[in-house]
Amino acid sequence: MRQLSARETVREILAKVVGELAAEGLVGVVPIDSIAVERAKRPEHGDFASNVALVLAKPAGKPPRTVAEAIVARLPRGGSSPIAEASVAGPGFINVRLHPTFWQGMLSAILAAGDDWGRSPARNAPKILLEYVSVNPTGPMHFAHGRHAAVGDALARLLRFAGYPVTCEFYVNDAGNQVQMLAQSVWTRYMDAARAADPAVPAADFPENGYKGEYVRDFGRALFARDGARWVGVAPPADIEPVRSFAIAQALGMIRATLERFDVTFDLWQSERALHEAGDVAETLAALEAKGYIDRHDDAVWLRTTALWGDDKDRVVVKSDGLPTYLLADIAYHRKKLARGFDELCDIWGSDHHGHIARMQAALKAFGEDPARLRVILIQIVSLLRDGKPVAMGKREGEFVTLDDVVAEVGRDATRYFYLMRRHDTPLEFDLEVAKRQSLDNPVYYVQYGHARCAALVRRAAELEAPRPPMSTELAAELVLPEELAILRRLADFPDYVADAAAAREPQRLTTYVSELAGEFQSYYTRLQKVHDDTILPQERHRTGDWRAGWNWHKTAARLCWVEAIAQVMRNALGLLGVSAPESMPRSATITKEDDS
RNA sequence: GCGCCCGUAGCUCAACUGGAUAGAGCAUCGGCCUUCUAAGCCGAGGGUCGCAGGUUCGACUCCUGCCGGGCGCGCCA
Repeated sequence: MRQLSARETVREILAKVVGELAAEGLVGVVPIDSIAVERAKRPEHGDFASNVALVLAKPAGKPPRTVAEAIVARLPRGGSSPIAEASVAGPGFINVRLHPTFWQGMLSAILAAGDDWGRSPARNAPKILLEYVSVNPTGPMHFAHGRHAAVGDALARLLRFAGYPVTCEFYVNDAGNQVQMLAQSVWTRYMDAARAADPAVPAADFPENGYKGEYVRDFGRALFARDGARWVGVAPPADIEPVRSFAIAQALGMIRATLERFDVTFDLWQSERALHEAGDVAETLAALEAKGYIDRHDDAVWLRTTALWGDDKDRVVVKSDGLPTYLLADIAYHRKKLARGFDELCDIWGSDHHGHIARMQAALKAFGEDPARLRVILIQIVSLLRDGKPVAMGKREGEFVTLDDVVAEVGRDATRYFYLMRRHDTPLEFDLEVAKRQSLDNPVYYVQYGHARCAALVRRAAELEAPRPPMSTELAAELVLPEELAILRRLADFPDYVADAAAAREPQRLTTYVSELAGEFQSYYTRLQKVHDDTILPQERHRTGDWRAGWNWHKTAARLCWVEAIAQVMRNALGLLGVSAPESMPRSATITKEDDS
């Protein structure tokens, strides 16, 4: 049976009492989900606060404090109840403090759950199709795409952990003008390579707005190396299917390799061309037409998005040249996703695509679906900085900072963590110098250091042959310092954070959580010595005479279990972010102690 | 012009979607090492939550209007 989180435990008790009062007609009936239970912001308010009395007061026609007092009077205390104290405060808040033994008991639950602490069991959650990155297969991934990859992958991990079935897809835009342009660009570079081998080969004009990056030359050379002069002089180049497929395969290969290095994987790479070839696009157009949402004028075919979903103008779905637009293919793709049985289509787009949302939702509405089934997460821009100053780029055309560049410079962990530090709708400042710094003012380093410190304590304990009795109630009762109980509460709250972050589709909340946890632990670590004049393990100065007999190993064992639980929760949180939790931190040679002079 | 997003400490920002005295980090200043990793910690200063109304027991949060910033408004994707 699943261990309820502390918050859910309180919520259930409150719901039971409210139910009793409702049965007696003193208050109205409310669903359990509408009872807000929050962690108290101030320790003197206890552990949790609920506004349930404020919510119930108005319909009941009673003063909030009266309702609150009625509830508090019935809250069970003592015996097996986890509630130690309950009181009414302010306008009618109910403050609840749980008994220390309840929190101490959570330690066993955390250690027993291990990697699964925070996981929600499989349940009747909506099936989600998460589509993200979906960058055009025309070149390497730009550093800003890294934010999409990091957010999407962390969201997928988070949702799965929280019990949602998730499928991740990358939509390959291999059917439009962009890949046509890439094919043309690659072909001219191929001609250059052919001419280098045989001066008789004519020069080919590089297309206006072609892709100018160095990688296009690589592709051209690679094509010549594979096929020789086979495509020389064949015109028009973009219609040579083997050239186009080669160019796309090369570009997609680069993207896949980058994502693999970034530890991001997809369940399916959906080709746009395949949708056309399978007839899904044509079928979608026919379906829209059958529903009466299609107009034909000015030689083009239009979708009546204004009538469907308040768009400001109707949109073209088939151009006057007879080719379908990107919009139509995307509608076909989303229609297919729904047909495959997904409840929610979650797309991650750049915020510059927000205008597209209304059109896609209009399309969903055309098929009689609730437009809310499409949930779009808009990612704001990333500014790359170095020591606080913008990184210069675009000096030469076709040159830009790639995701690979960033990962190569600052590492995968720092890259992912930095991309996940801000809400997705906030622009992100990514300072390369801060990210790669091996010091504690680098947030990711600070957090990883916290985990390494926990691991070091456990290692050191083994070296000292500290006895490690199994976790028990008596052992947990040794954890009595306010700092220890506060951290225990935070560990116990982890499942609630996970559930809330998943419900909000906001993986970055876990970076906040884990950095606060690390800070609280570091603070404790120093305070234990400075304020409490104590250490977890015996120190050199303790080890004199018959020190083994005199040391309180019971307390040490309890604290070691607690430290292991902290490390465990850090690992779980970092794992959801796709960031590693090192056992030790490399000692940096560049950090030296200042002298006194 | 219309639409979407955003205005919170010097800077960068922040879970509990309307709750109690608005919190961090960085930066600044002042403390703490014969060290379980000082690779750390503690403390101080710093705010009319863009402005003005409204909704209500209660608003940084919701509504309206303004001001400022970003993005979008293709038969591109």
